[in-house]
Amino acid sequence: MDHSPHRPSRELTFFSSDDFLPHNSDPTAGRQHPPLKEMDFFSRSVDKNCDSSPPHHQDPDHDDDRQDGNGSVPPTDRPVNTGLNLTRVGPGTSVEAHENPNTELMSTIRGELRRLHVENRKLRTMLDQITKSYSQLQAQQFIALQNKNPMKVEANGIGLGKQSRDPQPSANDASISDDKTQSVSAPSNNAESWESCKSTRLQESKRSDEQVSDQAPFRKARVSVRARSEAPLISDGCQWRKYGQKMAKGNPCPRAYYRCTMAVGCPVRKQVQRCAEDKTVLITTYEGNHNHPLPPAATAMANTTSAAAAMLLSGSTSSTSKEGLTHCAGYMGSMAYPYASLATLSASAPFPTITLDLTQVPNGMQLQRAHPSSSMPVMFHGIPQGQLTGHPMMFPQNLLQLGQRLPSNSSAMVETVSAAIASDPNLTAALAAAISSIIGASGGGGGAAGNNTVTAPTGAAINIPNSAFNPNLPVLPLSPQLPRSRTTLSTN
DNA sequence: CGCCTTTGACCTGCGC
DNA sequence: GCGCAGGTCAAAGGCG
Repeated sequence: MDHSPHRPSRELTFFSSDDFLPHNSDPTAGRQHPPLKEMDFFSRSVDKNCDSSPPHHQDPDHDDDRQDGNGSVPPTDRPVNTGLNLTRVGPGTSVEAHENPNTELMSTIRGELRRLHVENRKLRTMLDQITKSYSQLQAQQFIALQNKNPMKVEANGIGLGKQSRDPQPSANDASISDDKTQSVSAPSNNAESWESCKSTRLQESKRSDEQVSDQAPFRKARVSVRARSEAPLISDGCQWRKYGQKMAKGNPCPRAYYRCTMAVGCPVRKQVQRCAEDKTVLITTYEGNHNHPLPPAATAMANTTSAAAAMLLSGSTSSTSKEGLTHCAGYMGSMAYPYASLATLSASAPFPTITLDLTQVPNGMQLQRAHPSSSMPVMFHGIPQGQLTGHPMMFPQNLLQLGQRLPSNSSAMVETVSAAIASDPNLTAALAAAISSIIGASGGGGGAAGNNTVTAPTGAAINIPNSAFNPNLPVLPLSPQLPRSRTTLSTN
């Protein structure tokens, strides 16, 4: 028999990491997708690979996409490579330029692009401010909690930067749950001392965490994923070892218990059980934080569940009652999967649990797809800053719709949206396509069906061809709940 | 031989 | 206190 969970032949593969990761390690990737580098709205390195750009236009801080724009070259001075050689004006064309009707159009386009640069910079600044404000609030919350119950908080190791019920420092925080505690506390680097007393602290931490488990702000979250699969397991990129199996009450199918074996002492566990009502539905519940680097595919899944758990915690910590049960068609539903009633928050369980229901997959959104870039309906963009290590997790259009509905105090929302805007190649491609669409529409070229619209903060609408998006994904209204931000994507 | 699954026993929390 | 259920442990055996 072969029940090894890491053997892919019997698993339902959610995604392939190479399908959506930025191919930073692939030197040819940039050549395969030049528009991504050429039209990164949120990077000041837009002209880095532009052959037609004079070298002196390059800004020294272009490499830092997330850096604030202080001291950088004003966007109006930067050429933008649209991929159509618009900035390349050959000798002797100055006279022709006045005679060529396209010159005026090009000038208009360039002006529009400059304006978009300014607006994007404003958006970045706003995101930075929101993130900063949230971090401050989080710190205040933690301080308040510590003052309220310092003994339990300390016993839980939170003050040392550990996870609830997770005694070891997290080398890779791109994982599941409890991200709030991580972001609040300073990271612990004392891995050796942890190793030396691991078992003892495991027990102590377990006990103390159980004591604190009813302390709402640091309850342990679980993320449950429902997916249709004939395979006994879903492939999430990690290696798992089965350590137990039990018959659960109310379900004729046994529940299997797995723990992550990618690193010694990794506390991440998952439960796999078939749905009693529909045995084709596989329910996988993740719990814990990885303490080791993850392969890209695993990171993607971990980020997915982590962001879900982070949102769950961010909501439950403040107001979720014990009996709370919330169907989040709006925010988790749109985040993890762009359909209604696909995400469920439950705080009635011993641990707050969020369920991502992937079983209601309409045609064209099957989990397994031939097109590589189409195989990630549940993924959204990763979260930087050490919590989630910035791998793609969700298509940005969904993400930005998510921002519209998330509670304002959700760091996951802020960070996710921020990360998506800043680094997501799909969004970049979409924006690049938007510009191309403008040019195409004005100049008679342009893409095919261009029915999507980007509305810039100034209100300017930019058509985005559907081809810029995943053709199998619905194009969603996209409007982050960022102050004064009116960036939207919509379809007509 | 190492790693895995299987499976019964054990531990713990919770409700009555 | 007792029983139940969920979760974990660890010995035994299988597989490559």
